[in-house]
Amino acid sequence: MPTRAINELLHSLSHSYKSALRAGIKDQQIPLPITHIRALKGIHRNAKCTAQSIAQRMQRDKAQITRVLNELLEEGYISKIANPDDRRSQILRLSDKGMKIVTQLNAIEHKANKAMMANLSDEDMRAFIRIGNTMIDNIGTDTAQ
Amino acid sequence: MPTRAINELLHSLSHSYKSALRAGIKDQQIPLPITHIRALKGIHRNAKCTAQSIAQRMQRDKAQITRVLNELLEEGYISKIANPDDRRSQILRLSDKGMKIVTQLNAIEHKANKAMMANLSDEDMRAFIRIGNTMIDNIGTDTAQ
DNA sequence: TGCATATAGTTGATAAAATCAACCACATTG
DNA sequence: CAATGTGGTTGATTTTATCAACTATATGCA
Repeated sequence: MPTRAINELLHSLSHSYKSALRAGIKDQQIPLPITHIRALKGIHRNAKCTAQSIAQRMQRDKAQITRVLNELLEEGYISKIANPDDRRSQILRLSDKGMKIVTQLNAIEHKANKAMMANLSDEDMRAFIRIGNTMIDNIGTDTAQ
Repeated sequence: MPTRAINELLHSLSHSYKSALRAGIKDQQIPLPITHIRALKGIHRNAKCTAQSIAQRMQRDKAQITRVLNELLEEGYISKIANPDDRRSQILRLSDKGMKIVTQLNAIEHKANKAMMANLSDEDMRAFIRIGNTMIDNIGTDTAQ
C-alpha cells in the first residue's frame, strides 16, 4: 500500500485542476479575484445566503467578507435584500450579471471535468468517486465545504 | 457519468486533507506559516535548491521568497551556501532545526494518509491512484507541480 | 576580448488580503 | 425590561504579495 504516493497524488490532482480552472477563468476574461468568485458561487448555492454563512463556509473573517460583498455589490454582481426572519441580516442574491458569471464558471468547470475524465470508463469514474468519498468520510471531522 | 460530482469531490477531498494537515501542524505546535513550511519542504526535496527554484515551484514573486527565506534563515531553519556553479546564487540547505520540522511534517502527512486510507483495500487504493494519475495526465498541459 | 543582454537575488514602495477590536442594531432569554 | 448574544459594519493594523529598480555575476556574440 503506497502510503507515500497518496498525498503527492492529491496535491498534484488538486493543483492541476485548479490551474485548469484558473486558466479558464483567465481566458474567459472574468475580471474577479478568486475570493470574490468563491463568494459568488456560495451565494448561488445557498438560496438563503447571508454574509455570515459565507464567512463560515469560506472560513474567513466576517469583516473581510463584508468588504468583498460590498465590492460585488458596487459592481452589480449581487444585491442584498431584507431578511424577513431577522432584521439584522440581509439575504444575498445574484443579479443577472452575477448569474452570468456563475454560468460561465460552471461551463469552465464542466469543460475541465470533461477533459479530466477523457478516456476513463464510467466504471472507473464511479470507483474514483466512491473511494474518494470514503476518504473524505475517513478524515472528515470538519464541517465540510 | 456524474460529471457534476467530480469537482465537488476533488474540492472536498483536498479541502479535508488540507485541514487535516493544518490541524496536525497546529497541534504539533509548528510555529510557521504555510508558505514557510512549503518552502522548507521544497528545500528538502531539492538537493540543489535555490531561491529561484523555490519561487518557480511555488509560483510566487521572488521578492517574497527572499523575505520568507530570510526569516527562515534568521530563525535558523536553513542556511545558504555558496553555489559553486553560479556565484550569483546560493544553495539552500536545511539545518538540523529545519530538518526536524520536515520530519514532523512527514509524520503528520503519514498519519493523515493512514487515517484517510483506513478501511480501504489495497486494491481500492491502487485503483484510486491509477485513476487519479490518469486524470492528472489528462489535464496536465501545465508545467506540473 | 569586450560589449550587450540576461539572470539570481535583494531592497523599497505599494497594493491587496486578512485579522482584530470596537461598535450599532436587532434578537433572545429569562 | 435588563442582560447577553449575534449579524454586520468600520477603522486600525498586520500579513502577504507584487512591482520596479538595482547590484553582481553570467552568457552570447561581434
